[in-house]
Amino acid sequence: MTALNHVTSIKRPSLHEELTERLRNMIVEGALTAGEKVPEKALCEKLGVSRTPMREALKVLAAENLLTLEPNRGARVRAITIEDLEEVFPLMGALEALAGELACKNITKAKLTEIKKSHKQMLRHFHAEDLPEYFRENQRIHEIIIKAAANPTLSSMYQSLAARVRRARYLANMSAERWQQAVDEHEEIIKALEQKDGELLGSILKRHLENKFETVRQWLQQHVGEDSNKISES
Amino acid sequence: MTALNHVTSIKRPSLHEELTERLRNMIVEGALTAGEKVPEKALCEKLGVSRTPMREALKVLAAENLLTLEPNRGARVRAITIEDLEEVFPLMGALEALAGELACKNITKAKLTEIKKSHKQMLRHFHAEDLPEYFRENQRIHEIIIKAAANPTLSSMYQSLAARVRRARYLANMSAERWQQAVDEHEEIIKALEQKDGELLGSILKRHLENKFETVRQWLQQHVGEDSNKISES
DNA sequence: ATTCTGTATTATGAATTCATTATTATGCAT
DNA sequence: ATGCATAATAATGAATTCATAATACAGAAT
Repeated sequence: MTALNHVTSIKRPSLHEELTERLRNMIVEGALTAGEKVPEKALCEKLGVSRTPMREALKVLAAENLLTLEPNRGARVRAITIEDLEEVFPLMGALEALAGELACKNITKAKLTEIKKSHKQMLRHFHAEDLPEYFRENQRIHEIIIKAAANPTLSSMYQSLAARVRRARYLANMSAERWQQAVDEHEEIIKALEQKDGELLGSILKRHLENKFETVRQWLQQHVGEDSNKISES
Repeated sequence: MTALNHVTSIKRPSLHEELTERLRNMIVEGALTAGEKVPEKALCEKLGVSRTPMREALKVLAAENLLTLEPNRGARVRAITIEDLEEVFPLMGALEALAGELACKNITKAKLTEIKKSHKQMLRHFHAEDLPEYFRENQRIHEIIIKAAANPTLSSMYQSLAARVRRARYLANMSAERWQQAVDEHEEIIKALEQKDGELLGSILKRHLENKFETVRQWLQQHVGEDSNKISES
């Protein structure tokens, strides 16, 4: 028993959980093209599982609105439309605003420092014009704020919405001005967090997201019709 | 093809959908007591289905946070705790506020009339001190507002949150003053809707829900510990 | 050639079966 | 009796099988 003390207990997430996770990623990252039918059997063979856990996973993802299930006709990856964006962004705005307010009440010095560090990092990516890395860091900051709100339900709802529009967000390249604006808004966000002004932070976050939405919307509008609205991999 | 034009296609919801619906109701209405284990087999026998669709339904309900799934240990109805309320109510507040804003943009004369009619009905129940009927009518009004926001994702998220706390809301009896206050707030709500003042409506709805929350919270606090926090049927 | 119809194939829905992990029950030692 | 170890039982996880609905295909009729 001596050498085994720090061996952590085997946690074996059930197969269907791993599957949902895996499929979710595949959808968000575009490995499963939007609008396409998802043939159950093929997926099962590719991932080496039987149909039972696969179907359980599909049901869950359908509940998350990432898939649609047509009875007796299988699953289909939900394509992102402008209507979807118009539906999802205001919601994300409301949730971020709430998260901002709550975060101001709960945030610790440590977390604040973490955000500032992340922000500096993000600035570096901004000046290097490294969009992918910028996005990654950007997203991390927002995640820290959401987490700081200390409301798991809020987090999971936000994540679920974010997943639905993530591809579109990544793909919509920003103009130089818009990018600068986004960075400026982030400065404001951090200031509001430091001052713990929840209401202010809430409104900034909401506006920040509205601007982001406008960018994505314009991009999507330009690309409408091209390959039946689907958003393919980059 | 002439006589068949207005014949709507047969929609046969799959078994697992009916099941989720059914189980959701059972949970919300308290037929399945909170905190208790849900024995798969017994449920299957009671409802006359096999385990496959049942398990699919359980997965979906777990995704909706109505159940928790412990690996290899089955499902458990989530008990409502004060922490849950504190988590869910601010979220519902934010969603209602957003719904209010959106509703002001979209609401039709007809819907407004419907709400007013519902409100009058509700007043009657108020004066007759018929709490259950009052609640039912009350809920209808809020549902109309949410629907008027014309945002399906918003609706479904709100419904999902509402389901989680519904039992608690019903059970928490209001004091006379609180009840009067709630009715007054409803008057304000309708006024704001008529004036189509989205921001005002949003803030009223948020406040309205905060008051409701306070009522429920106090009630739950009194009943904590009694039968391990569980909320049984009335 | 095109459309329609009936058949074959395939995919999905649901039940059953098998395997593995928990839980309970039993027996033994203290 | 009480505590522990082991065996028996039950429950869950996952694969398989069976049934049914959808699709693809072929041939017939126009």
